Amino acid sequence: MNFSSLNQIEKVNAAQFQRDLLQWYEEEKRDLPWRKDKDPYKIWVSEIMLQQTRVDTVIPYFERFIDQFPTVKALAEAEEEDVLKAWEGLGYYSRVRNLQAAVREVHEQYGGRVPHTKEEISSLKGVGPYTSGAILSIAYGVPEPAVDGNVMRVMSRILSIWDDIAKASSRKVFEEAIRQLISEDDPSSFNQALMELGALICTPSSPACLLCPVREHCCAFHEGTMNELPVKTKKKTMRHLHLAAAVLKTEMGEVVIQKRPPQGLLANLWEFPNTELSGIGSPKVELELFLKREYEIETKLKAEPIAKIQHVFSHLTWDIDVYEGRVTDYCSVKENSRLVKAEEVETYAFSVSHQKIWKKAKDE
DNA sequence: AAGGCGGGGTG
DNA sequence: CACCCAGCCTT
Repeated sequence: MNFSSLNQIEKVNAAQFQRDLLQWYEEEKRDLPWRKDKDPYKIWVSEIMLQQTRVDTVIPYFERFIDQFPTVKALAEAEEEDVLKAWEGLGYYSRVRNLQAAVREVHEQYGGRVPHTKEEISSLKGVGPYTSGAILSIAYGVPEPAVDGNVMRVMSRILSIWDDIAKASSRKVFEEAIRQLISEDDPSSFNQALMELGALICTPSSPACLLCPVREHCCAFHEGTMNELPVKTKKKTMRHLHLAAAVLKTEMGEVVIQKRPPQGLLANLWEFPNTELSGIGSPKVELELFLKREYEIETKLKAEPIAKIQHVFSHLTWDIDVYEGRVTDYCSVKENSRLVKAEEVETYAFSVSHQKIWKKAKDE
């Protein structure tokens, strides 16, 4: 804990800060679908979707997801395949597996009622310090901090906090600051207002200080340091992987797909057979050896790839050479694979990279 | 404390 | 290109 930072709070008049912030929020807040009611389940779903994901991206997913799984009971009883399909393209897929596991626990252990104590709600899978604070404050009106990237950026400027927000330990500094500033009357609006301010005014680069409702409370504005805060160290370099993928079609218009393992990258999503290339042989030969080894099938791949696809993740890049081939008398031993009709491919949850592959291959 | 984990928007 | 986004989990 960096107590020197906390002393900065004396620079802010908490009551006046709350009034200025909350008045602005009441006038300027966006009309978002998860703000239509205070159903803890819907707040929960929205908060999981919003982790590392922009509001504009989440909105259509949230509408469809709530339409399809409107209650704790509905999501608890849903098939994982359907839930994953509803999440397709949103990324960080462990979020939705954890969400469904946690919703099932709420359904069974809490009679379908989302718990409202810090200890109980924090014990749910996928619910960390931010999300527990968000659900408690927004759905139940409990004055708990909900410190996300927005709040750290905004408060680093307001209070001139120079702790590195990339460090996990820094979150506690901001939580302690929020505890001293939060509105006890309306913690829901207070927390959401800070995030709204971070999204609309107090942006990472070029903050719109002249439009800011709390600029008179802002140390960085007075000191002219708003463009130097927050302090955030850089992240690591990216790995680069070269893959080859096969779109294998039968005479009957069927296609071979396989399911990824339940742990790790893109867990449980469907994809086309593919292998990481060592660079020893040509991509085509390495892919054929993979298909013979893993599938025990002989394939005739076209000599040239039908597409070369690059897909960038947050921590690595895939370069995929896509080959097409015919299979006859498909009878694979590979248990996580299956043969599906071409028209049904899109009913399975695919990662975006393999959606790109199918987009190229389906018309070939 | 550090790294894995998606995908898209922005300058 | 790099950085960022209503973070959490594992090691």
